[in-house]
Amino acid sequence: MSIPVYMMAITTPDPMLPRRLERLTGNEAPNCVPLYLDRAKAVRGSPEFAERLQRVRALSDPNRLLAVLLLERQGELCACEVQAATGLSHATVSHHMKLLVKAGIVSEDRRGKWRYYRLRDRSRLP
Amino acid sequence: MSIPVYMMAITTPDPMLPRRLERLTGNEAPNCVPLYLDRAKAVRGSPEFAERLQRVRALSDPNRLLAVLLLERQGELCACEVQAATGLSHATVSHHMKLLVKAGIVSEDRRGKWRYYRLRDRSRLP
DNA sequence: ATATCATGTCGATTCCAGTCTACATGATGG
DNA sequence: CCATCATGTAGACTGGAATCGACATGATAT
Repeated sequence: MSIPVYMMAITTPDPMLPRRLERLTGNEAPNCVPLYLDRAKAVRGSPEFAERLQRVRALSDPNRLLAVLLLERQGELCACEVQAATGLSHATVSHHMKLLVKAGIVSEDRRGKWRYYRLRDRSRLP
Repeated sequence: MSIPVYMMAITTPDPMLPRRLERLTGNEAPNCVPLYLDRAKAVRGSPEFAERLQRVRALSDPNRLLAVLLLERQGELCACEVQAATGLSHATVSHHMKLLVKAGIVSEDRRGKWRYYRLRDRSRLP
């Protein structure tokens, strides 16, 4: 039940995987794993991947999603209004809004002592 | 610098927030915080909120997003192919695919020993 | 100028999600 | 029916994210 050396050229955490892929696809074991890895690398390395990941990650927190949906309904909110809606501390609200701005989901407008936030593109919300 | 009792009816972590909102909106302090909390509650409590949150959370992991984007390109992948692409253990792949299925992003098809996955609605990807 | 106000930043804490190993399950083939 | 295979499940570990209190910053008004 040992693995032939030629199959171990590409290191994977699961030494049985090349055999499974070989049985599934019919390709020779040493070839199939790199094939999938290369395709994955192309996707992972693309700038769109990083961008999309940053967007969905910014929306993946309940309080940030709430803020975004409220902005969708109300158009504009200042930081303290987001704080009132979420019930969080102002420090945490500041943290969340910074992430949303960085991800390009929300724009920031400083007027006087207040900071107002708006959705950048409400059509792109998932 | 003490807070009037009538302002403390609704508990917020930040005792200064009602005053800030009063100055911002002109409404009386005791009224404005509940206003925002009620709007937030309506959004938070809606079934769409839970659904959207589940979707974005399912997509917010780099390996799951990779799997989804590969499915978008290739149409169909079996579990071990996802494992080859991500470089994860098969246990972790199983965990990720279960989340994607639960969130309604991916469909599962059992054929023989293998489980094949497809995108449910590729137009809804953010 | 100085006090007050709204918000940003830092450090520490807590908690959850991703990950693996080891074992279990369900299907297939001899 | 038993061995093998692909995958699911349980438990433990760990890194990172969310959160808050405390202090810092920039704007406003007195």
